[in-house]
Amino acid sequence: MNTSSRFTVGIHILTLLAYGGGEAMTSEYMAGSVNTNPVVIRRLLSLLRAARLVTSQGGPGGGWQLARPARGITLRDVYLATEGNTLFPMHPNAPNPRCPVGSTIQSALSGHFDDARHALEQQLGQTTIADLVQEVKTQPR
Amino acid sequence: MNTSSRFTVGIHILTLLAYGGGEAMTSEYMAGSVNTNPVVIRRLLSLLRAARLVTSQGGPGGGWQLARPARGITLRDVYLATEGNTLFPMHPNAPNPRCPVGSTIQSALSGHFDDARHALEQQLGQTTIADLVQEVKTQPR
DNA sequence: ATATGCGCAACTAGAATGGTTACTAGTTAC
DNA sequence: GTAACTAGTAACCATTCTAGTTGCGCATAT
Repeated sequence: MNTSSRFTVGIHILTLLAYGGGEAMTSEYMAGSVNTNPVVIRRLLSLLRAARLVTSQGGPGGGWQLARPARGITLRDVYLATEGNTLFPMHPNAPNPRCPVGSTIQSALSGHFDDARHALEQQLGQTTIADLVQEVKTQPR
Repeated sequence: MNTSSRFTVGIHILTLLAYGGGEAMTSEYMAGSVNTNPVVIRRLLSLLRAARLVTSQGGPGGGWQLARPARGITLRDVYLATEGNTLFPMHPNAPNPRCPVGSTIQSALSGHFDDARHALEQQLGQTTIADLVQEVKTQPR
């Protein structure tokens, strides 16, 4: 497996929060839906909070809420919050600077990589968490 | 480290082969440009060969060649050969089937993930190895 | 006060990646 | 035929990442 499941699970819990209708939801409850440990969920939620997608509140009755309406959160937002800019890692060691290709390939690639990343994010920006709530509600169990 | 550099290094060595003009090139030479071990390069080349992008030949004067003109090899081809379908891994454990969201989120996501993957590959398909050779040749050292 | 729920550090197991050595087998040149 | 060369591949190692788990501190609502 190449990348992490953070993106997928992040979408899952944001959809849960939106599906819940605005009530604060605990990490323990979400862990029950994702089928994992609450600490794993809290680690992921802290990334989403850093991206201003959710807020947290301690104490009884506390938990997590969306920071803005589900209609205003896209998969692009979730992707950037959970995966950042790790799509196309460069060489593990610097290429040979005395080789015509090695000395220039990375700068030649960076523009094309930016274009590809942009195309991906543009498409992810077309889908909102509200769309997913709708799909979940209309989908046959 | 999150993902692999196979895609980037794969583009590098295909560009090297195209830059070389058609002569057979050894994995040892390529390793010198990438600044790594020849076995690492051969492992990567075996993936590219499985995708019919290169051919190999043993013995003195042997080495590796492009299987078709650089103009006909796109970054999409290299991406699929080196990374396959690992862009959006699903949950590590199956979500809770008794939760309305958990039971449906994966099938709801698959269509959107396909769309995003397609947008990425479509953009990668716009650039050929021949384009990169041209950029490398015209770029200032 | 007490129970609740987040915050976070620490540790573990498993997998992937990249690097390295060593050996086999086939091909070319002489 | 022999020697040199190159790919093919298995085995092993160190590093890093992911996910899971335990434990404890802290804030808050009742």
